[in-house]
Amino acid sequence: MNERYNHVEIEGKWQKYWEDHNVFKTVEDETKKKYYVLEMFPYPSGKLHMGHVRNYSIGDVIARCLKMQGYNVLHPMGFDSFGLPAENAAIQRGVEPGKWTWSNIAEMEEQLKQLGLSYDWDREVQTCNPDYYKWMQWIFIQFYNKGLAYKKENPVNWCPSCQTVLANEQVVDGCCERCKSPVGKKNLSQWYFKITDYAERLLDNLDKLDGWPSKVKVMQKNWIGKSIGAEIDFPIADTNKLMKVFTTRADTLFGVTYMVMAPEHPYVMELVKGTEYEAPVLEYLDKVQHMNDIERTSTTNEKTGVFIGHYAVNPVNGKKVPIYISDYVLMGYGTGAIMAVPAHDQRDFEFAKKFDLDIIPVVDPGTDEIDVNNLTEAFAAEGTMINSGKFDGMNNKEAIEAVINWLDGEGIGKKTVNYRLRDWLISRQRYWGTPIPMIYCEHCGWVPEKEENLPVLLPEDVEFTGTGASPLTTSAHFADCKCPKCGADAKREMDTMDTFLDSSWYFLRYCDPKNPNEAFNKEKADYWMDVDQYIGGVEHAILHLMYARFFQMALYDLGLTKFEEPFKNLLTQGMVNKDGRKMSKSIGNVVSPEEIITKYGADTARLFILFAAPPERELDWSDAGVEGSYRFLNRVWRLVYDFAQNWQGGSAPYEVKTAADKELNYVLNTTIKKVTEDVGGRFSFNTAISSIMELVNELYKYKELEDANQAFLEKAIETLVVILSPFTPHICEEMWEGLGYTDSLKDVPWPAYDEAALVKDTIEIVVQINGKVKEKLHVSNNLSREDLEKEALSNDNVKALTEGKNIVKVIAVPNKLVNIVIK
RNA sequence: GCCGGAGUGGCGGAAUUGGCAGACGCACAGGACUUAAAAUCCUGCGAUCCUUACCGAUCGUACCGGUUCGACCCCGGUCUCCGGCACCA
Repeated sequence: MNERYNHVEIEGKWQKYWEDHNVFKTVEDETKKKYYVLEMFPYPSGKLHMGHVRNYSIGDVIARCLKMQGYNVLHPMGFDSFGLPAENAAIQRGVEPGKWTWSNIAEMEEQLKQLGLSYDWDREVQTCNPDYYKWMQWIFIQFYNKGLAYKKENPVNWCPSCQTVLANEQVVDGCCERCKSPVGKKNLSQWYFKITDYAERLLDNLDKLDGWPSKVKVMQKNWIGKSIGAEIDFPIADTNKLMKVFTTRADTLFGVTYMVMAPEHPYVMELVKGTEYEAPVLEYLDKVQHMNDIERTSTTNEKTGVFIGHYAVNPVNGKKVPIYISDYVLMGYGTGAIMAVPAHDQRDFEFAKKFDLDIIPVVDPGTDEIDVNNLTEAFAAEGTMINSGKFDGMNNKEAIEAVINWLDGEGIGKKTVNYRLRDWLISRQRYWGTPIPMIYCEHCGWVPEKEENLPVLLPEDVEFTGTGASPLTTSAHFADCKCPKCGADAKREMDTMDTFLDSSWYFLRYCDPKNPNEAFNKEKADYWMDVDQYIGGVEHAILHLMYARFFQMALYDLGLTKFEEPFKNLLTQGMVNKDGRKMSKSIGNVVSPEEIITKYGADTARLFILFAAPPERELDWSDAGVEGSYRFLNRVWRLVYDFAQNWQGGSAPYEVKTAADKELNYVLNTTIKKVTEDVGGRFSFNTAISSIMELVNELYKYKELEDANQAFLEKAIETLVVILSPFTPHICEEMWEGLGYTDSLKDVPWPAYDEAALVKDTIEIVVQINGKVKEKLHVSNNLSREDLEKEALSNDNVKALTEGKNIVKVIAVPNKLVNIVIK
């Protein structure tokens, strides 16, 4: 090894070594315990950013550490390589999406390799690869055959400027994520996945995911949005129709003073057709349809609506109440109609005030501060039932159950559960995605493509205009096919799949990435799954993580895997900022991994990013901090270099004799313990690194001692190199070689710590008087409570301080402290 | 509006089970080495006060209060910031 630390030379050398020697190749091995570490695979934009570096550094430390601890570790990488940017490149620069994507993938691979990440590259998966999307299509067909995929006409998000459909997640504050114009609605026939069938399981299983941050679980819970209530039938007077409503407040049934249907409710037109109400209703419908999402959902909006000329009959007391339509009732939730109780619902209250409708209180708060007969806002809290017939006097929370039971007995209502979660719209009018393998036949309807005809390949004779229908429609022959069922001429589906489908099962493909006959072999998947540790940004807390869970459950139901949940443990890493703000081109505060790797090396970049903050928290990039990490590596290098000159082989016998020996032995073993636990258990990489820094400081001190034990020191330095290696693998390989070893560090077993060395002969005990530290005692380890108390009270300083005072109580905690309470 | 999370020196952060608040690092200051600089090494570094100095005292983990021998940690309330959901009946 050289006297000077040359990161450029070393990193290139070891990256080549790892690749040439296939060091990170993984195979199934039933004799070993498996561990699956997975980082969310990137979209191949072409350039790595610091968020990637953080994500992959975390995963790599875990993977390398557990590998050394004897686990059979699966640590794969790939690319989520379908998606809009490739198509935009085609539109803007005329580059073929495939060409653009594959050259980006090559570039990103190169950069990932420069970080020295321990991936088994033989398992690389790219979602735009026909070998992959063939199985994506196969899975789609399995879902279709199981009734999980269906096509339906529905209003969808439509950007009038981009002339395309947008996913919900691409609508930000009611505007198009790309061009910022307000998003409208358009009726289109689209493919959906019945994720709502899994709502209850997706919700229930969250409780079993102990290894997930509660924050993510709460977010998913909110997103699923379960609410328990009742469905109640209100007959519509002078018709034979029933108006079904959903309510969570069955207790307020006696307070209903009007009813509301969503403007799109199918009954609306039937009820007003040919009446004097038809014209105003049509006018209102027109107004609502031209509103975009921001206007429609704004809570500050004044309530609007139209009376439709009909009345509903309250089944509980026969009272007739008017029916309105209003945009504050949504067709997509519940039954698309509500019973309105202005006294106890703020929205209904506002509507009632505006339209001068009755407000009847049915829950009495029981305080003087609120006068229920003269409300200024709806009273939504708990209280006692009034004006409610036989339910009067009951607590209203209890009345909910009682009213529902009564309704059920009368056959006019029942307990119901509603979810906010909607079915997953998966069609995209895009080119660069997996073609949906469905065929429309005039005789047979929608028929899935035959398995032997998969993959349905993306055609290349397409035009990219950026507007209108999918580019696939511009292909001369793509659409033409034969019906797989009857053989007649038929047409292919022209839409492609949402790319979130691709990323919903890639972790299964990694288990068996090259299989030409199956999406993945069950035995292999059962060996590797579930993912022991998944790591990625919290921005995927809802969509990706819920879609992947849904896929896993559906595949489980199809008998394709034995796990219902894909990710046992989840770590959501925080963002990498600069100067307290998100790194962004427009602010000009972007630090590129490339420049840092060139200047300081990947080891420094990895070390800094792991040391600067705990993984879940935001991290502020600091150039000075990077400098510090680089200094530390140089400090380690000099220490090892000095010893490498006269190395005895690190295995010479030694004895821990002197007090200094014992101290070093203590620090050495506590460091091993701390690093082992911090990396393997709590993912506290920052404290793991700081304890290694303490060990280095201790080694520097110790080596200056006249009676320093060389053999022991060598052993300690060797251990230092081993436990530092998961963080900074290149420099450690080089130092390891410098110490005369010829094997790669990944084959070196992780050091065990000596329990006996963790116990000091004498320890420091704090003596407090009334909870304030006044004295420190050095006593032998494990001194009993009584002896400790005696020791403390006989101390001169303590005696002086307690002189003439009344000792009320003495609390002695062995190996910790003594607290003397005086008066 | 509803649901989460966080608040500790000049800065990033540590304190893992209620037991020495500020580990480790950055920045800064002083010193050593050097013709000089860089690098390196050593020392100091929460605030206020006392003292020539050593020693020491008081305060201090967003704010107010509580429980406890003892609270950054537990409980009640308040403020601020961040995140999610949001006319979801």
